[in-house]
This record gives sequence, structure tokens and C-alpha cells, in this order.
Amino acid sequence: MSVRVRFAPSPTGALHIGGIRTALYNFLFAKKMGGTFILRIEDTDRGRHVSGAEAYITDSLEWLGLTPNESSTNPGAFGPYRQSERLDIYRTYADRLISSGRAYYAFDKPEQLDVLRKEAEGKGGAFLYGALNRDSLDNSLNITEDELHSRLETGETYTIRLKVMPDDIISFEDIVRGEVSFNSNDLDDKILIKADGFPTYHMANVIDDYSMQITHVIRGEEWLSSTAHHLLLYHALGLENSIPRFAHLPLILKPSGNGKLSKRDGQKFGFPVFPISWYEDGKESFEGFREAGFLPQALLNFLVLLGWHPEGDQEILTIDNMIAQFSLERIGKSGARFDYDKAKWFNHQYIVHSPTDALLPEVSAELSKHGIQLTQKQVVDLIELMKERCTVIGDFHQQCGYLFAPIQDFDEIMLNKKWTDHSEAMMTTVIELIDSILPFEASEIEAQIKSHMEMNAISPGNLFPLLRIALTGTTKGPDLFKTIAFLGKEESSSRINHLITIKTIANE
RNA sequence: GGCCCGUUCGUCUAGGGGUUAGGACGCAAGAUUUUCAUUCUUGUAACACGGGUUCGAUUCCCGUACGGGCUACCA
Repeated sequence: MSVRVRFAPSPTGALHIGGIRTALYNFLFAKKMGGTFILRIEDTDRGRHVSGAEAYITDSLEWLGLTPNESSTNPGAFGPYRQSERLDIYRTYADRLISSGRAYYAFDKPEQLDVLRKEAEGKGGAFLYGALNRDSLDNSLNITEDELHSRLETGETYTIRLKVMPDDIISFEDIVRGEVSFNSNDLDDKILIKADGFPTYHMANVIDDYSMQITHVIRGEEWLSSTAHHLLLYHALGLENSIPRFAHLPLILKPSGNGKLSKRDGQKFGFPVFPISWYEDGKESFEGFREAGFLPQALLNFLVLLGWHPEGDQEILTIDNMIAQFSLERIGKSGARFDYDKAKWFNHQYIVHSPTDALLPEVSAELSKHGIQLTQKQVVDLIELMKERCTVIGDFHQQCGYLFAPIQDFDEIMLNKKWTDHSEAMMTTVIELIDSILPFEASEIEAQIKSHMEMNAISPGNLFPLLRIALTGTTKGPDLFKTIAFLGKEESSSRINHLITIKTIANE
């Protein structure tokens, strides 16, 4: 049987990188096994549904190249792929459970249950709607057939609950965790169909995994406990021969402090936790990795190692490497802390090792964001000049803004230290020299300037810092001669001239 | 509180009954460089604790501690 896996997010807001990693593992496993990767939208919570969230999920996956083989925009034979469009399917199965006595109607109002819950908490325990107390609660187990019919007919709202049998040991073999087992006495009679007629996650999930012929459920550890209920459901439905294999992934934890990574941690710690930016009320409320200047490959590479490790020591992995080496068995068991420094390191590696052409669109977009229009040749030159020192795409502008605009601030301290009585004459001769250089290329510029220095006994320490300040305002930056070549003959001369003027006026 | 899961350098992790416990990020030092960065070299630092089992345990078992998840008509 061929492998079919699904990524099943809920469209309740932006999807953070924990979800992305789950999608990635599903994707890698599907590709590795020659299987099918399905995107299913779990929109069964009408109250928390956020418009735009589904599009966000699709866009994120697309940016990262994790394209589903089947989804609502690219349906296969197992649709619909949105749970809100599958209501009748769940209903059919729920009715089947009712008639076989494996589920029942419950009329208890949420407020009533809240009271019971509070009461139990007060005694230090927990309220469990189950075998021990279902006889004394307001459900179809305790009323006559006639009463049930009349209550249903009057339109009284109800939920449908799974009838969990006591003293049952439920165990299964999790691919990452090994054998896990539960006692049904600790399990409540989970709601399967809510009062609004929508299924709960548990119901929809099991039915869909079955009807979409999912072979492996790869999901976060937060689902480990409820797997017991899911197993019970498969059995109650007589689907015990179609139970998929489970792999529960360790969670991604906050970089410091306790708990799993959450939405707000991005702002709190100053880095993105979302793949792409999320907008609320028309403005960006959470910055994404894309907007922060990350390459999708780099993000994926960072994420894949948060909980999984290949057999060797190689950490830079292309998507094809990942697919070739991926296995569920090598997924770790313990939670992984998010480490932004390492994410940046990966991005730097990818920027440095990407062919210049591959960076062209991102860098051009970054520049035009700042109102800078360059020819393609100029962008290519810029990338080659700068890429070794950039960790995010924004650095192609941020670190070298002086290339595109007049210098605002000169490094005064260094300038005053280096500028002597001889500097004006020295700089003037350099302008003359620059004007004469042909072809105006870095190597030629370097050769000419160096021989000029030798002939005139100019030491590097006297010239280079001043030249650099004249051209860039600072004392740090990429190769001086390449910078001169990039700026061009006119601009270089004019900048040196400008500095001479400033210093001359200052001295008068 | 109850149930389930976990615990190797600060972080991500490899390993596994006898190893100098390996790699990566970070950090530090040195080299290279006209500067800063890159790069290279070196260094730094870990088997949570207590009992077993064993000739021997970081590795297996049991406890404890700590961490995580779940405990909703949320997913």
C-alpha cells in the first residue's frame, strides 16, 4: 500500500514554525516513500476561524516549496479537503455509532458541566464525563426512548459522546516513542459532535484519516494523549484494520524559560516565529522569516534538524538530501529549543553558497523596497561584492546603504586621527590616478593604486582608512578596490573630492 | 492534582555495556586580510540524581528530581 500522509492545520491564525516543521516531516516522509502528501484544512471550530488563515497556510507552504499533492486547490480523489465541507460524512458515522450503542446523546449544558468541573477542581481532582458518572448526567442513556425522541424533536441542542468502556488497556506502537499505553478509566466520554452540529477534532480526524486512506499520522506531541481516544474510535467504528501508524513529534520550545514556543515569543525575543508575515487589520502584526530576509531553503534546513538528525555529520542539507536521508526512526523524543543564532547561521551559509542568479530576485526586491533601481548587472555586482558578509537579505541594503546614497555620517574619530597635513595632497593625487585607470576594474584599480603608493612611499595605513572613509563614511566594509569599482570612476572621484572639501573648510 | 512522554556540552544533537563521549551553533584565542566580516586552526563545555543488574554502566532496570504535553461543545 502506498504511503499517504497529511498535514492538517486549523485555520485559526498564522501557522508558526512548529506547524511548518510538522508539514516538512510529512512532506519528506511522503517524498522519501514515493507517497502522497495531503493538505487538509481542519476548520471545525467556527468560533475561532480566522479568515485569511487558510490562504496564509497555502502561501507559506508554497514559499517553502512544500507543495501538497492533494488539497482543496488541487483536489485528488479523496475530497473535499476542508472539514467544514464534509459534515454529512461525519454525521453518517456518528449515527452509526449511536445505533451500535457506542455513542450517545448528551444534553448537558456547558454551564452545568463547568459547575461540576469547578467542583472537582476544588477537591483537587478533575471532572471526567465517563463510566463513573454518566448514569447521573443528562444524556440518552438515562431517559426513555420516547423522551429522547421528543427532546430531539423539540430541537433541544445536544452533543454526541463516545461511550468509553471501563477497564480497557489501550496501547499502540508509536514510531518515535515506542510503546505507549493508557487505561480507559482515565479517559472521558469525548464529545464527537458538538451542539452546533460540527464534529470535534477527534471525530473528524479519525473519519478523515480513514476515508482519505492515510497510512501514517505524523503530528505534534500535543496529540499523544488523545491518540487513546482516536484508537477507541477506530474500534467503535469497526475500523480497527485501518488504523494508521502514528509518529508523535517532539515540540519546539521557547528559546528560554518554560513551555512550548508560542506566537508572542517572536516579539518577546526579537525574531520571527512565522514563515511569512501575518497581517491583522491591514498591517503586519507578526513578521515572517521571509520578510526578515531568510531564504526558504535555509529555514527548512534549520527546522529539519530541530528534532531530527541524519546519520552523518553533514548539517547543510538540500531538500533532495533531506528526502534521501529522512526517516521517522531518527526523530528525537525530547523537545527542542528554538535557537535563532543557528537559524541565522544557516541563512548566511545559504546566501554565501547560493549562485548569484538565485539571489537576484530577492536582492532586487529588497533594493526597490528602498526605492533603489539598479540594472541587473549592477545587482549582480552588488551581490558578489556583499554576499559573504550578509546574513539576511536586508543586509544587501542595510550594510551598504552608502553605495546608493550620499554619505550621511563620516567616522569622525577615525577621520580626525588619520587626516594629516599631507592628506589633501595625497588624496588629490589619488583622484588623478583614478581618473586615468583603464579598464576600471577592481584588479586594475588595485594594481595601479598599489604601485602609485610604492612610487610615492605612501603607507597603507595612511591611505586606505582615509580612502575608505571618503568612499563609504566608515572604516569597515568589503574590499576597498571592489568598492571603488562598484561606485565607478565619477562617483569615486567625486566622493574623495567631497571629503577634501569638507576637511579644507573645516581647517579654515 | 490525575494521566502520558521525556532528560548527553549554554543550545541543536551523534553515540552506545569497556570511546581521549563525536559534530554543529555560540563563545574565546590565533592565522589570513587595507578595515570589518568571511574563511582556516585551536580551545571552551555535557552523559540530572540515587539505587540496582553486571567483571564493568553515560548506555539496561527501578525510583527521585526536573522538564514537556494533555486534562474544553479548541485544535
